[in-house]
Amino acid sequence: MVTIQDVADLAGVSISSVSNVMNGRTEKLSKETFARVRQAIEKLNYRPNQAARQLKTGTASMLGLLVPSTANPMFGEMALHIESAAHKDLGFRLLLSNTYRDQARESRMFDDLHALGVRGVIVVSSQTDEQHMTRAIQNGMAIVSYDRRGAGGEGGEGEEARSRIDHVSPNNVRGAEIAVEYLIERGHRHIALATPDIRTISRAQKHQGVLQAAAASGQKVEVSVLMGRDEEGYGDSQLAALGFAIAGDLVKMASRPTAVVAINDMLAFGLMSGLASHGLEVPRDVSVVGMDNTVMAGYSVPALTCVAMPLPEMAAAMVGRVAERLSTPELPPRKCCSPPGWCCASRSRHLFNRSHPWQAFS
Amino acid sequence: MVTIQDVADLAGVSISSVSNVMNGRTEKLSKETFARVRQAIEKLNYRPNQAARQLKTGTASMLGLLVPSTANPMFGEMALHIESAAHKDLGFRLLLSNTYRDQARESRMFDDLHALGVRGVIVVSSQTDEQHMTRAIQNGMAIVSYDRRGAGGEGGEGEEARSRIDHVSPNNVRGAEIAVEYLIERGHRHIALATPDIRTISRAQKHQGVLQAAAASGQKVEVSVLMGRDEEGYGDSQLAALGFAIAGDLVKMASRPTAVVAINDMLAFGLMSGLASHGLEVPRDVSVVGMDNTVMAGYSVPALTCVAMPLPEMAAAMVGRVAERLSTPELPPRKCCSPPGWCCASRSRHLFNRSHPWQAFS
DNA sequence: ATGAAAGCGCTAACAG
DNA sequence: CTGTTAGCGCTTTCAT
Repeated sequence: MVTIQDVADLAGVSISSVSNVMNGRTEKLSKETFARVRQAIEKLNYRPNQAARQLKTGTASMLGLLVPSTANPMFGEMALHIESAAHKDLGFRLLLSNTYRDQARESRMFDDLHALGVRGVIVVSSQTDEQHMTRAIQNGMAIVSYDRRGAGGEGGEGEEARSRIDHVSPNNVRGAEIAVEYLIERGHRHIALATPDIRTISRAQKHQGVLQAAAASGQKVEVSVLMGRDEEGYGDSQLAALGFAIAGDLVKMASRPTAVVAINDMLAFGLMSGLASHGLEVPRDVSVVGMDNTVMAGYSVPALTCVAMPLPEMAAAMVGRVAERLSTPELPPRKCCSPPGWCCASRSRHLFNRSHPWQAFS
Repeated sequence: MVTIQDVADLAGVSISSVSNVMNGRTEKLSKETFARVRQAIEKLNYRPNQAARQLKTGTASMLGLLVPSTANPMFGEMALHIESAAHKDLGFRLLLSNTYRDQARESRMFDDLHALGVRGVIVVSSQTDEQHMTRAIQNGMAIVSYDRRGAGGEGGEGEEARSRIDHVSPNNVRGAEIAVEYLIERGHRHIALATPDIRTISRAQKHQGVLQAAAASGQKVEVSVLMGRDEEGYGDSQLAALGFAIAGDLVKMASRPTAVVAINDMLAFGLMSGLASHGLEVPRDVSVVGMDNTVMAGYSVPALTCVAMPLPEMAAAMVGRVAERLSTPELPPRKCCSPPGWCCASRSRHLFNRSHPWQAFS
């Protein structure tokens, strides 16, 4: 292994100089020394031992990511964008953990991350119990959470400072509104929301959006909520299973909705599959709208109409916020919700106007 | 932060005793001391600083995983299984990197992993250039690769010892055979293989399997190969795009195959989508068989018939092999290919008889 | 502008 | 059986 000492020897300087070069403290070195050290580093392909650095500084050049399951394509895509952003913007690598929506696993991961020197964590969780996160924060960790408390509106300031967790969410309310507006425009007057439940905040927000859009339409629009039993399941495939089951419920309804908004793509896929199994054709017999716009949505049959969420932008916002809080821990916690314009109903991806990038937390 | 010294103080012993307890060296301690230390550890919720441990021992309690993109549901599932196995069997956390099938990214990740103290890496790569891996191995890393050189048969021994990389693969040849047998049984006499190309070993193996099964059937079976231009693309969605494009080629064929075997699920999804866009119905007009059996395959419309690969078992095999090589670096490199019985044509998951678990590398 | 030296928390001899 | 001690490679203060 190449150590700082090897570099120092080759360059004919002391290890402190090498350290200074590595950390960009240019003002402490003469031009020549700097160049000489640079060369030596180059020549030996020196990579500082992160363990040693970490032992000294206390923080690792890694970020933690907790998702329910990367088998859910939505979280797979999420992991992709977060990993890319973390590496590109921060030079951090990503420690991934699948929590299976299990509190104990989540908790253990936080402990492990702490022991590993990781201080920045991004969490996609549906746990209502936050105490493991509160503990982590007391241990000096910076946590950004996805889609847990994002406000429907502009993103509030300063409340619940007790727990210094930042939140980034898609605009669930506006997203649901867009879905319903889209359907009403196309003549639908009985619209259902398909969801495991409406206990989580994001689901409640989507529900709210559906109701608001129906009310605001000036039309008589009936709204139903199709809930499944929230089956436990492996790798988040239960969301699709749930959609499948909901389709079974739907066909039995006396007054059947003509369109369904699913709270996410996985659920929508299951729903479409279930509808097909009952001989119903999408969109002839029932229309379906998903929320997420995963890659797969473009390749289902028929292609799934989605409300798209600005995933890469949200990923970058989360990574950026972790970095901010890492360097300025006393920052008041904030919520940040993608602006309404960043949701859109579409059957194809990349429809956002990305020429004016969304500036989260600014 | 709770240090080993804090525990030692509380237990009234020296830090070595605590260290011994932590590392299970029970023979070096009296029962009482052990218990007392255990209690102190418990009470303080002590977690040894991994950076310090690593600095001393040279290896981190982390594994590296390189995949082209977790946006591809196949790799998302893969990451899930590998992460679970690594944590369950080894207590290791997982460092994830999306390589976008890019040599430079892959190479950089290996350097970073090394600097981070990671010594075990699992790679899903299509890079033909192996020099970054060879270098990593010289640096003491243990590498297991997925689906690159697995033999069609039982898995050879000892060849190409030059590069100490272990290989785990699904049984591509047998898998393709099963797909074709399935189709021939159902009366198909013109079968196509849909693939980006047949340059990689795994694709060539699938091609071989298709040809073999056709020849062995005793029927006159025509075999076509539908290749796309291997478009570069974001997040592996190009595989679906490719399938979509191949569907366009297929409809134009004078003598059109009645069934298509896709080399993986993503390609199959794109293919089905493309066929639908040309007004062809699956399976009435064309049958499609995928290989992978991702969760999504169960929810496409119609549900995608797949040759299933034993993903959790392969994941466990890879993790296990990394661990073996980590403790015994001089092990000759081996290939390990899931046995024929572990492929099956199915429209539903979990069809394997898992009562006799597959013992890889044993 | 450069170097010497202290120590981050842990493991693993080795000494008692 | 238990404790003492020497580093692992790096950052950072403090001399020079």
